[in-house]
Amino acid sequence: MRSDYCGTLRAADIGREVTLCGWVDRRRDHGGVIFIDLRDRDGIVQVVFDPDVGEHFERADRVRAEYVLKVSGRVRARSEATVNPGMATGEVEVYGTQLEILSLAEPVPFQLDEYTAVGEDVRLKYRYLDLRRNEMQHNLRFRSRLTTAIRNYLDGEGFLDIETPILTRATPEGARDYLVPSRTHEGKFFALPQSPQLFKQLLMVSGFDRYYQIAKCFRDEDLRADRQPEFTQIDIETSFLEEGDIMSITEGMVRQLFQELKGVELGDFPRMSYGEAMERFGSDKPDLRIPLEMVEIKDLMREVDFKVFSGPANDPKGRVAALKVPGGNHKLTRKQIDDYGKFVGIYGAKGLAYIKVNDKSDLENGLQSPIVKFLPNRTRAAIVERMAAENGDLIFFGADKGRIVAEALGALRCKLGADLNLYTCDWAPLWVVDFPMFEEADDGSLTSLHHPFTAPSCAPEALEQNPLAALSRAYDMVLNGTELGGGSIRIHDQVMQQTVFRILGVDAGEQREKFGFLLDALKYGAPPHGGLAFGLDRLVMLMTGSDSIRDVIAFPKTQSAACVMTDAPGAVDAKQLRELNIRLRQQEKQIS
RNA sequence: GGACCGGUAGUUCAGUUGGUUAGAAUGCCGGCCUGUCACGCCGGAGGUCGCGGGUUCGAGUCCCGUCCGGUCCGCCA
Repeated sequence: MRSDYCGTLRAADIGREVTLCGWVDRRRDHGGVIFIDLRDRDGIVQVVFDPDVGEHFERADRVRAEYVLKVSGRVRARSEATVNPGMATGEVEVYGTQLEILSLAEPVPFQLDEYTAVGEDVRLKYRYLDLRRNEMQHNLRFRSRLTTAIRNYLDGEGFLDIETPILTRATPEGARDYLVPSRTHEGKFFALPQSPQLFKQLLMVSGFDRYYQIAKCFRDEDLRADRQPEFTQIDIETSFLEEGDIMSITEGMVRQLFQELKGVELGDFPRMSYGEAMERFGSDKPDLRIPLEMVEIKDLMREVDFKVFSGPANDPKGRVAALKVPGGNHKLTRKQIDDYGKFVGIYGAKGLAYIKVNDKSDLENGLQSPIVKFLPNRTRAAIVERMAAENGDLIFFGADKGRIVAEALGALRCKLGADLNLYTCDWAPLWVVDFPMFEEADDGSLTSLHHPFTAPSCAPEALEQNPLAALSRAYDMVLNGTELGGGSIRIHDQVMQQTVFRILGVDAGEQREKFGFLLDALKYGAPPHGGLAFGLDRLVMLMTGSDSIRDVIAFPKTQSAACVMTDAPGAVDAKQLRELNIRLRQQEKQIS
């Protein structure tokens, strides 16, 4: 007798005695003969009971969907008597001789079949039932195979899996921290790590020159479809390797994961500078599946008598760009174009000018547009030429601050790609490189584009002289318009690190208080090092074709960062708070 | 912090211009049938229309507030 707990039955098993445990998939009660589908790793095993086995029928007749059963019997082929050409489930069926109900089930609060789209709040409240559904079973099983493949690959490359603390200290920059009060240090707090960044750098100082960890990270910021307050990073750091080496190792990993788990050959990832990505696609994580590109037309608009265009065209920080939709003339209705106007408004664009190219040979009347009347014929001709426009094309325009044009037209490009299904391939990976070190905030202060431990590609003196011109040694891996991972060569020199802090406005006192341990470590022979961190959840989301990161996480939070199943976060006892020396606002009021 | 979409039976949804007893499918309960596989047939139960207020002779429907879920902007070094 063989026992298969939720095992998979194959034609080779025919004739064997088996015991199977699993859930009843759907209720079937057919009187003298019953049919029970047991949930199976790869589908459903059908169990047929002979009407003579009265005992089984008596009991099984009351079996409800989602009961847990143990069934013994002989695997048999579909005989003449059992053949049903339309039989959808198992390749083989089990002729059951014994049936035991291991666990009863009340009617479940929602249907677990694949025919009903159930609201996410209900699914999350009964997540343990939701996870029984095939889609979620598949996603989490895929995720497990993926992490195993990742570990195997990195282990094969000589990486060590080292754990870093979950209780650590707050960092001044970056995202909002999740804080944990300390009982033993009154008034002080741990922070949950936003990433193991500094610990992995310290491990490089320690001589573990190839580290990885599949690490939980925590950021108390607002959620999105691809952002959870706790998420998982594939965290990697190496010593003595340069950008190209690290990119090569990690690109090899992703390529192998796609080969092994999806049978997809990604090929060599192209590399593109940040500047080129922003110029051509208006994004630092361009979706290269979409063939549309932004075209710069600033120079054509300096002289026109149309302030919407000439203003940004003559502003050093302004930008005027166009996006051509081939054949868009008849693919898009007036209403859709209006909706796109509203859409770019989300990104701060004040409007969305467009030209329909009806007849490019007739510059007077062949261009249909609310704005064309502001453009002299030579400008019209220049636009048609630069855009390589053909009759039937639709051209969108963006004119504003450079950042707004990039974001608006960049987002429009992705939306057009999705709405018109313009994708030219299934997978489009690339590396984005040559990021600026810093960006300027509205108040004129500088912030790191990557993080403050990223090495610049210049010396400290040059960095200090013109920080905004400096490039960093950072690199992002992008897949289908999603940032899969980002990394950099780090600063391993104390002077450089202090220079970067100074440029960021972190004074010596704060440097010492927050990052003293890092600055100290850099004093004692820190090797050149760098690494990368992947968003595991996003990778699984993309590879499983899921719309949301929540569908690849067993127990995710809702958009308000709560858990509707456990009702977390929840209130705690006054005693617990007293031990932590915490007073709630309500209690403070009572006291004062 | 902001914009938008949604909340009606256990579940997924419909519900017209504000108008009599709020419907369908599925699930559930009872009965029949039994080689079915989203089984079939007959019958039944099942509703604080998210919550609070307002307008009205009358509100699921209109208005205000609020809570919850979702998408996005800001935010996410």
